[in-house]
This record gives sequence, C-alpha cells and structure tokens, in this order.
Amino acid sequence: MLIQASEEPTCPASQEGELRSRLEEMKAALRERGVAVTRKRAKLLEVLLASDRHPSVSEIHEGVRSAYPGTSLATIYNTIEILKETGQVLEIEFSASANRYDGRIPVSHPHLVCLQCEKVEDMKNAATHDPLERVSQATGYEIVRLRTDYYGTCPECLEGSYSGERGYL
Amino acid sequence: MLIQASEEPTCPASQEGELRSRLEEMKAALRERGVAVTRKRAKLLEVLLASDRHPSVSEIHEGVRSAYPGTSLATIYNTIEILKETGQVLEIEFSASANRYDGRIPVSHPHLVCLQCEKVEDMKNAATHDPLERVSQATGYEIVRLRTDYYGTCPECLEGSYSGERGYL
DNA sequence: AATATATTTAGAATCATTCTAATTATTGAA
DNA sequence: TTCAATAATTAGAATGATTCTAAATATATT
Repeated sequence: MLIQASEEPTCPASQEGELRSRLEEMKAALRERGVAVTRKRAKLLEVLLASDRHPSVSEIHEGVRSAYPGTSLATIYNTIEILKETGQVLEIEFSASANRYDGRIPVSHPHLVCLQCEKVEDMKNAATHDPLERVSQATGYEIVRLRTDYYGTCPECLEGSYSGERGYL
Repeated sequence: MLIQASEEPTCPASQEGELRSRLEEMKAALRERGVAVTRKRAKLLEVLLASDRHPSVSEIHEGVRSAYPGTSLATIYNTIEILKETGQVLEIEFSASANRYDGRIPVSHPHLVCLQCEKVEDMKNAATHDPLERVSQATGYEIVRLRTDYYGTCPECLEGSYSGERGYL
C-alpha cells in the first residue's frame, strides 16, 4: 500500500523527540522575531503540537484556557498570525467552517479531509507533485506554496460509527 | 514547456463551441433537477462561462445586474448552490476573501492563484495527481474531490504592472 | 381567472476573523 | 525598588461573506 493516512504513534519515542524539537524551533522563531514566549504562548504551542488533529482556533483556545482560563480569543489569533508570518504553522483554509492549523509539519503537504466529521489527516506517500520551482519556471509565477487536499468520507463515518463528538482535548 | 497557465483563446472557434455546450449542459442539469431556467438564471450561467477569471459571487452578481438591475444577491447564492449540488460548478474556497467559481471545468483541477491581484488561473499540464480511486482504495476514504492549487505572485504582479483594477466585465 | 407552486427579494442573522482602544504585565534605566 | 517605556492581553465592536427568513412576485396548472 503506497498511500495511507498517517497512523498515530508511528514510533512513540522518536516522535516525542520530534515534537520537542518542533516546540523549540517554534519558540526560537518567536524569539528571533522579537516577541516574548509568554506562558500563554508556550501553552498554545504545546496545544498546537499535542495532536495531529489540525486544530481550529477555537479548539486551541479551549486547550490554552484549560491552563489559563482567562485567555482571550484575540491572543490565539494574534499568536497564530505571528506563527504564520514566521512560517511556523500551516494554515488550511475553509470558507464554510473554521480554518485548521498544522504546527507539526508547517510546510505544504497533502491532507485527507472528511466532509462528515471534519477530520483532517496528513496523507502519507502521496504522488509527488510538481516541485514549486518547476511550476515557477514554467508559469512565470513566483510560487510560494501548494495546497493538495483530498475530500471525502473517512472509514469511520462510512461505517456509521461517527457519534458526533470531536474528541479533541 | 510542460506546465503553463492556460492562455486565453486557445482556439476561438472550438472554444466557443465548448462553451455553448457547457451552457446547454448546465441548463439541462437545472431542468433535470426540476428547477426552471429563468432569465436571471440563464444570465448567471452566461456570466459564469463568459470569462476564465473564476468569478466570485459578487462579480457574478454585477454581471447579472448589468442585464437585470434588480437582481438580489440571494438569487446568485441560491442558484450557485443548485449548481454545486448538481456538480455543474466547482467552488474554490477561500477564508480570507470570497469564494471563486469555475463553471467551465466543474471537476477538480489545479489552479494558479496570485496572492497579490487574486487572479485564479487554470493550470495546464500539471503533474498527474493520485487518481481519486487509488486514494480511496489506499486510505479507506470515499474520496469525492481533490484540491490542488499553487499560490504565489503572477508575472504581471512581479513586474509591478498590477494597477489595482480587476478587469472583470 | 383562480389557485398552487416556484422564484425572487430585502434585510436580518450568523459566524469566523480582524480591529480598536483600554488595561495589564514586563523590562530596563535610574 | 521605582518609574517610565514597551509589549502583551483583553473585551467587545466592526467586518464581510454567506445563510436564513418571511414576504412579495412571477409562473404554471386547472
């Protein structure tokens, strides 16, 4: 099988390490940007990396509020904006529902999107796309990112086992 | 050159024919759906097919109003919704600006999106993506559509010749 | 013409996101 | 430490695309 949804703990130990280093990368990027890594921002980064669910702003907000109840939505939006500007988070835009964020892999990569339960998964082993440079050369565009997402119904929803809860945090 | 932005009149005569048949297809789809092809709806279809600019709802609205000044936005949204449901238009979603619509090629295909002037072009000769059936088989998803879009700055904007007008209609 | 059905309408409601102006926290200098 | 400057955070208002609603208009049917 060449293509597959990524399975949760591919390798628990090494993944933990990867996440830790991503966390440090993100903190470093914030500092380099000249902004402080406050406790709320640190918690936000943790929440962002805590799951592969590609959380929305309000899911992140809930996560941060579990530690700092008074946190405002504006803080989440502000920080996400800085992360976007520093290339530390990938924004997956939707018009009909809230945008989703990927802090684990902040560069363009393909996703599987379930239209029923709104799950967003990374897709492994997808066909290789046109390299951005090749598209740039061929079209005269200066291409900076790519979006490749497959939409449908996930196996769980197909077998009717989606009960409505989101299960995030 | 393998990849390129599609150039306007590839072949004027045959394209005209294609557009005419698309128009008839769309009208037929509406009738089959049991809804009337009113004059406003017919004009909407014309406007949708008139350019390869992937118009937004408000651009379509303006186009329809040029013939029927009293037309309400709701009519545009209603009709677009029916077209979506009948697979006669492809919706390209954005969260930060209005969605764009492709009535010429209503099935998944790649686009070039200029982040400066917000032009959306069809991209020809892109690398072949994973066929939806293959992704379905491999992931257990029932995949119904795909989104592949490249984002960047178009040649015109790169050379600073973007003067701010949109040029639609 | 009379009635039923479909279409269209203006404007209100919604919802994610952004903005604003004020408050609070942090930092650095004296 | 104390004060001033700067940064971070806040609540709530504003925005803008889209959807909804209930009424009005048009169309089709008998």
